[in-house]
Amino acid sequence: MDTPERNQIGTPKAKFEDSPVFNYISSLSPIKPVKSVHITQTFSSLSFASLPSVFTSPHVSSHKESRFLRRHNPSDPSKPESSLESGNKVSVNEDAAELYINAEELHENCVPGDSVGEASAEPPCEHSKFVIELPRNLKYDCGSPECDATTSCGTEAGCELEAAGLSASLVPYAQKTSENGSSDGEGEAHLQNICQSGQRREGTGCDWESLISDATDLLIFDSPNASEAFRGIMQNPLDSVTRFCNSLMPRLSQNDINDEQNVLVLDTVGSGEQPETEDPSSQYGEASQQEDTELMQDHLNSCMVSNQIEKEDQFNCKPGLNLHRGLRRRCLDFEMAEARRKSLDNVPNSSSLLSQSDEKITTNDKQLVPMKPGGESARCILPGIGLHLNALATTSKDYKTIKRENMAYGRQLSLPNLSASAHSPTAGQGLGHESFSSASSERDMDGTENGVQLLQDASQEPAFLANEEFNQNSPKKKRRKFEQAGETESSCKRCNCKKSKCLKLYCECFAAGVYCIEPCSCQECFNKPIHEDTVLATRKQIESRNPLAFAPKVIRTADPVPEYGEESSKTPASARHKRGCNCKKSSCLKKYCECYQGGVGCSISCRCEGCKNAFGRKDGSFVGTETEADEEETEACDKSVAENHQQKNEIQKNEEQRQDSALPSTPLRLSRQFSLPFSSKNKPPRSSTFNIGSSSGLYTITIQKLGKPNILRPESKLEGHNQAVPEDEMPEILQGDGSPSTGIKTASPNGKRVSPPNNEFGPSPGRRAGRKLILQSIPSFPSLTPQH
DNA sequence: GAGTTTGAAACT
DNA sequence: CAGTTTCAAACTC
Repeated sequence: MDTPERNQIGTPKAKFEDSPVFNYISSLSPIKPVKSVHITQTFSSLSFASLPSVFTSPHVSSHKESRFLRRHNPSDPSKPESSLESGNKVSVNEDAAELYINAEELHENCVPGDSVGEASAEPPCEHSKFVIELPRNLKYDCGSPECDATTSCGTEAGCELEAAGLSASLVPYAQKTSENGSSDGEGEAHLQNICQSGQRREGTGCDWESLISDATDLLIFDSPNASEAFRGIMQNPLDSVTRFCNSLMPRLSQNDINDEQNVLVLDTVGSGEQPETEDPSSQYGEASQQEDTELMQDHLNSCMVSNQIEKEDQFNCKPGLNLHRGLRRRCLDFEMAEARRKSLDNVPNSSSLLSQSDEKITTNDKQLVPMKPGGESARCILPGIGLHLNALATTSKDYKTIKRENMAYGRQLSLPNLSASAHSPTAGQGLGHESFSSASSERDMDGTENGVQLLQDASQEPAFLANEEFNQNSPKKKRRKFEQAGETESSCKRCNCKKSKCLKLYCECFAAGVYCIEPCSCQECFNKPIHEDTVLATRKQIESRNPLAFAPKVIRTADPVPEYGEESSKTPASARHKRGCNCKKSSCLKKYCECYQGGVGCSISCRCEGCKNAFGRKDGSFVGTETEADEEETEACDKSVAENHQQKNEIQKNEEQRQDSALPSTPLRLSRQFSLPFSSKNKPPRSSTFNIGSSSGLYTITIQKLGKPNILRPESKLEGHNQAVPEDEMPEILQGDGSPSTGIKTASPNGKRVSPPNNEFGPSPGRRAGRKLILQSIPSFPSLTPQH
């Protein structure tokens, strides 16, 4: 599907557009808006596309799934690989990055309302671009019955579109399209989404007109008529188009012939000049492709011009595109398909949309929180969602750092290099960050633009980040390793499985929902796109056993439960290990302990023996304060002492800011948690509650107080200053907290270990409540298992 | 880099 | 549900 068909279809499209017929149709038919829409979708989809498929776990309810997809988008890179196995992959990723950027811009510029749509939007795969284009075709096609060919392609595209899925509202046009050719409901859904997106954007009342006026001149491809039509109909679309062109431009500029072709093909896929010729293969020819590509280039060039004029700013990130290559690979594609489908089905639901929007907001908030309280909060994506992310974080530790960095710096870091530099200074941790700069840059691209994606990652990251940051010991080594490898694919984690075939949770990659990649030294690996079916089946199996198997192990609840007191208010115990650890010999002071690894304190749910978790003992006492934990962390104390006070103050401030600026963060979170109860079984809503990034910042802060190592500081500075917040309270909670037991039991879908093994502490009611929240958040993980 | 330790995951 | 085995990461040398 990926290449040839698309190419075939795509080529015709370009011609089609150029053709006067196209212009005429566009002017006449309501379909026109679609164009713009599709474009916008492309961006949006792209933005989401970055997210790794991993998150897309099909299990999640359709609504939820869509969310996952979004979140996953950042990692999506993997898909592109699968689809585009050829060297083009890289180019695709880059494109995606650009697209993401564009999407961000769109969101910013365009509309507040978009937020809703975006929330609904799924994270398209790497294919997002392709997909997006398809929608165009569909729309156009809708007008004309000829579109069958496009519709055929539509399935994939539809999925992507869904990802983009700006709004759930149905569009009659979409139906038409579906009727015409696409048997797939997905295509319809996509169309609908597109239409909606277009409508909303229009409604948003951006400066589209001005842009359009400018762009139209440039954009007008062959015929002036088209430009006029665009103006009338596609005000919004123009922007999207221009953006799209812009996104494409870099590709072209890069001189990747292959890439260009791919791009072109993708674009054209939906439009198929020869819709009547149902055989794409016959149509598809190198010569034709070249021609198409040329046409596309011309269009692109025109678009580029307009874009440059209008939005030179937006593409600042271009340089970073290259960086993305390595990172994206990993996203698991396998889930995407299912998720997409599900999402499509569900998309229309207003409720779902709302929920999504809420999530988005929450995610954004989270993201924002870490980054900057007021400013581009939306963009700054902190790791909030914990779903698979945790696993990812574990798997890709590199990403953690990167993500954080990204989070902290926001778009500004778009350039990889910059991000690296920026990190180093602030965070002492930054040990290896620089090496990861490329990855970070990618993430920046993706993450910054796609707050959602970042959030997803972030959710995972938090724990890892905290771990790594906190654990200077191993992390450094790893980071170095990753760094070394990292230049190419810094972010990826590598497994070393020998017997599990990377199809069990033993495999970090698999557990994280990502495909194994080259750097993995696994043997007989089945966790590859090639074996997608196997991977999916295995995942389902595992999920059937344990719906939360792929959920993040460390759940971060931002729950601001203010019950604790001053400290509590500042630092809500936000993160806990999902099931708790069972350490017996490591005293929860080594990475053997999942709690420690995740940078969270042990809780009642833990069955560990001799817990000395530096992040918080099972008993609730902070190790860091001065007990054993200190041993490890004493170093940090020195520096931290003076800073601690400042940090505390900062934290308080941050919290205040959060409440003020990040507004949505807390309220939304809460709303989510409550509103998105775990559906009967598993599906925990991916609650935004997991703000790893923020949490990390928080952690660092708390740690410092405790006297932990410096490592944390850097983060705290970066994030903490920005927004970080005192949520981390893990220690506090641990100290005091009580028992989440009750809450946990109820909350945990699995029911495993939920019950507190030992209630050493008398549960204080307030604390319980806090934990309850945590538990709720837990469910946020997407369950792969079908919803039943 | 090889070997050991550790605890989660998987199995019974 | 508990106990055992398997597994791969984490750790040590």
